[in-house]
Amino acid sequence: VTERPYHHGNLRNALLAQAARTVRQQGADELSLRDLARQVGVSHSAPRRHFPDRQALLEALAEDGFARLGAELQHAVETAGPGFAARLRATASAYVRFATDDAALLELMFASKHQTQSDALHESAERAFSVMLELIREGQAAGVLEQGEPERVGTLLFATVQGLAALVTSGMLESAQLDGLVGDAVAAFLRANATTATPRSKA
Amino acid sequence: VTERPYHHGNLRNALLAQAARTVRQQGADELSLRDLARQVGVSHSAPRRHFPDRQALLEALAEDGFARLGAELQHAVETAGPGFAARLRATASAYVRFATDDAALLELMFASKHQTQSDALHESAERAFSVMLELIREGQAAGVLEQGEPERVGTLLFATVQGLAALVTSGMLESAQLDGLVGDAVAAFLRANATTATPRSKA
DNA sequence: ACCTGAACACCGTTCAAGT
DNA sequence: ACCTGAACACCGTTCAAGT
Repeated sequence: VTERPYHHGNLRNALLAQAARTVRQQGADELSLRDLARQVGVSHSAPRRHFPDRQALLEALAEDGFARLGAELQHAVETAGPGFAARLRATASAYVRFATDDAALLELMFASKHQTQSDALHESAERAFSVMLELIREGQAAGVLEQGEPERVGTLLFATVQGLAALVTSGMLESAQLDGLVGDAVAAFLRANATTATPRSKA
Repeated sequence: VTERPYHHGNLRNALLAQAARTVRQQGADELSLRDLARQVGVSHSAPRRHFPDRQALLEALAEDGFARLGAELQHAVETAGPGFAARLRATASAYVRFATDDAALLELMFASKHQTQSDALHESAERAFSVMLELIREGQAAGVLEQGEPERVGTLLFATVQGLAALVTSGMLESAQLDGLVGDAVAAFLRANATTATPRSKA
């Protein structure tokens, strides 16, 4: 909490924090390294020590994003009410909330530019998605979902949730409708992937 | 087919064609107006007559994209086999094909940057989506889909299809799996939104 | 180890001027 | 009506040099 927070050890963190703010508010396209350095009070070539180029900074942002996404999904699972459907709904809602609150960051996280994908980025993505895969396994163990690779079983629900977020981001859907649609999607998913046919069509 | 195709009337079209190529191959971020002018053989300020700024060019590309998307969806509906399910599957498949073949263009089309959204862009988008809305209405008229606003009834299927395309684009899904998943999504959609319960679970 | 400042090759945008 | 060329204010990246 000193007068000059950077110039010493936490320039990297200061850059990431400011960059995250800019990306959220203006999008990744608007992120200028020189501007960033200026805002943080450092010369335009100082960031280079921490991020060899622009792409490296973006990948670090994406990595942080996956870490935060994973934590939020985990928190949603843990605080959800009892019952598999409720847990699945809570997690899906947490996902769309993250996706719509930080649309530009999510875009960055999913950008296929990371061809030279650093292992760190890949691993942080895996960790985030593992929360959802674990939940699918839980549903299978509880006998509510059909058997099979969790990745495959969960694909359609994940796609739907991702698509709903995209529709909100692009302005085609009101975010007020989101929770209802997520609930519908989860319900349809549970019906479509049930192991045992339990057609209580009136409940 | 003369020696110098532009410098006269079709500079606008030449720019759009070359820009579409670049966007498809390298993404919209890599599109440079100066480079474009160079490739088309014109001074760097010539494009300004046709597109006041970079954003205007991108919007024109998006508009063309919607026109092409609409045409492809329409073609899919018209050449699909008989039966509502088949028509819906064909249209959804055409959509994901477009979305994955031209991912960067689709991103441009959906970009929320068009805040100052030109009416032309908005209208071309409406026209493209009207093909799908019309198909939903057809299903309602045939008694296969529940009543209600087509926009609302079709939302979840549209989100799923959009999400599937996003997963392929981001490398999380093999495009070989797409057709099967689209079929699953359409089947689940028809089951979830049927008017009359026809649970022939073995057919 | 970490940061600075000049330099290079690019941008998008503007504008007077050419035909 | 359509295009050119110089100019301006920005970029990302590089590199010798400072502490």
